[in-house]
Amino acid sequence: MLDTLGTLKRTRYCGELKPDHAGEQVTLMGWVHRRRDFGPLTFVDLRDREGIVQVVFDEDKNPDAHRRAKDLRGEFVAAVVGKVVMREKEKYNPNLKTGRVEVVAKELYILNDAKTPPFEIDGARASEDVRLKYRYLDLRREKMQYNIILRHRSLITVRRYLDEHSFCEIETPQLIRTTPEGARDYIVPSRISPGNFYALPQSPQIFKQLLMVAGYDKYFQMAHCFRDEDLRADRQPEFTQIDIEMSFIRQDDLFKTIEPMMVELARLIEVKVDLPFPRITYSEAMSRYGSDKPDTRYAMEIVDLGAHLADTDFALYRNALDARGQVKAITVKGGAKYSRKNLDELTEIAKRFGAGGMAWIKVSDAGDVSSSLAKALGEEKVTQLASAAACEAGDCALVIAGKPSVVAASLNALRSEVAEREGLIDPNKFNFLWVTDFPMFEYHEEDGRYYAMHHPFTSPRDEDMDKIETDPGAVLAKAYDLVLNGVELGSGSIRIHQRETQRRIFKALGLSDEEARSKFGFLLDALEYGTPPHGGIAFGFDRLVMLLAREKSIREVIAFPKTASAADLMTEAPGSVSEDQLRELHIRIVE
RNA sequence: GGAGUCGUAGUUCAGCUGGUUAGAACGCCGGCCUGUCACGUCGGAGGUCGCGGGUUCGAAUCCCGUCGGCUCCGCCA
Repeated sequence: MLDTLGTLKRTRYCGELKPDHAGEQVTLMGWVHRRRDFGPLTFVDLRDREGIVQVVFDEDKNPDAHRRAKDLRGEFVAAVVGKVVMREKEKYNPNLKTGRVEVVAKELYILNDAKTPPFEIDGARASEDVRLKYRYLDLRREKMQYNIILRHRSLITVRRYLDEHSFCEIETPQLIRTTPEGARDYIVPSRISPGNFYALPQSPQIFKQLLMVAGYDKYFQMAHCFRDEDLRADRQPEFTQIDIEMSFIRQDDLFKTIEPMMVELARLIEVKVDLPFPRITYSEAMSRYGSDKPDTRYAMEIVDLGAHLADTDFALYRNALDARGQVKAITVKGGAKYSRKNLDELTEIAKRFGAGGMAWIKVSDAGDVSSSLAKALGEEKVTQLASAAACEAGDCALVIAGKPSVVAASLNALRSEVAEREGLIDPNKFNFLWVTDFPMFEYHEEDGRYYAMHHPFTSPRDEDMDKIETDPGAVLAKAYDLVLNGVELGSGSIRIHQRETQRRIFKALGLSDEEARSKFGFLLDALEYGTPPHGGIAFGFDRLVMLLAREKSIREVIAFPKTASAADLMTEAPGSVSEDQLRELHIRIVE
């Protein structure tokens, strides 16, 4: 028989009880975490959002409650009325936040029973598909409760900070017009307008710019965004951005506004961050780290060996260099210990990023140089390269040759792999880094045209304006990313606010005036009605919380995430719809 | 779209180059136990070896296909 809530009222959370509460009569409500039955004496760990406390049922003191407690099973929902008492010192449980007290039960109400859960809450770890299918049980786990509540605290911190700095949160539509370029849109059929579709926003980009035109000056929004692209550990089809836009500002003003907000967020997990954040240009980041989002918690910077190989006749390197390619290396401190197997594994990683192979140069503790390049280059040259790569006694240099993009990607991958293996990553470091001066355009071989690297509303740098038509590949943009520990946290730019500049950029992207007008007419119109200079940024909120929670996947900080194939294992979305629904929407399924 | 990896009891896993009745731990059910806290102890139940096909006298094991989880490449203005 189950009890009703009746007039019972919770007075405390289980997890908040401590010696201060000794002597207090409390009413607790929660889930049965564990039961330990000693016949006349039964212990029940009762759990709620704040934690666990031990409840004692003693046959001698309260036989009715004790008898009732025999029926309790894991995850039953119970209300306990009882008295908080200090435990004797030798009975403290240091593993429990509430371990110095316990509750002696006077009354027990069983508010609901529960099936045996498919996995133990906070027991041995279940696999992710089981966790996702029973997400409501998974979310009961202490770790998940911490993550979800940390997410809430982060959200509140952002909102409060931005409010205190005169930002105004404004919601923008979720049903919008599809926009060309960028990610694949999720589309929504219109019932009222047969054959037409809305798109879900990839970001509120254009709306926030229009809000600047409208004079709102400092805007933000915790914006839900949708991108129909393949998933990753740090990518979900729907996610949350901290979307920000400001008028009458330069890049510097924006950086100064954002940095203290990040400091406050880091404070949530008691991590100190120094101001101002370091800055690096895109081109420097690419040459020193091979990445536009370098992890600066460890050094292991990339060294260019090209100058030392200028006169080489080793065909592999000769061809690479002649084809405007590169030969570059990183040096692993203490890497001379790497076995053939280790080096093979690293080679596999480099190959995954397009490298043809990987060469190595080892310097033994005694100073002897050995290398996979010894035959091809000769001992003297290899020694010279080792010294160029600062490869000293006990170290190993890893060398990659090829196109710049492949060399960068491979060495970047090797760099993070080695840092992981060698334990070079200090988990308490939170290294923020601004990456600036991104190229304006990216050339796509297959389409034979330029694309905007950031988006087509990004302003070129003033000094590059005259190259838009003559040398688009050399134009740098007022675009910037915020990187944290090798993760791209946010991306933004100063926007174009003059009609003529926007026209030139569209043209450089191969959009005729007519096409531009049909796709972005309202924006072009708006630019003619007094648009202030403005710029902004958007942060991946899920990634931010993931890093604060020290998780490896954003799924761990999203209450109901999707799998790698974009499915929800709990609700079984996506699912089919009825014929009637399809008919109303003027949609027919083919094949 | 591609690559890798995993799929065996409710859960986490073991099960070798094919060979009697597919195991362990935890969980679950029942008994005993007055200070446990991952309680202990005695007993018990529990399996479409993801699914489909093939090879074989014989398949959890080998082969092919397929579905699903995870990771990565492509993709993600």
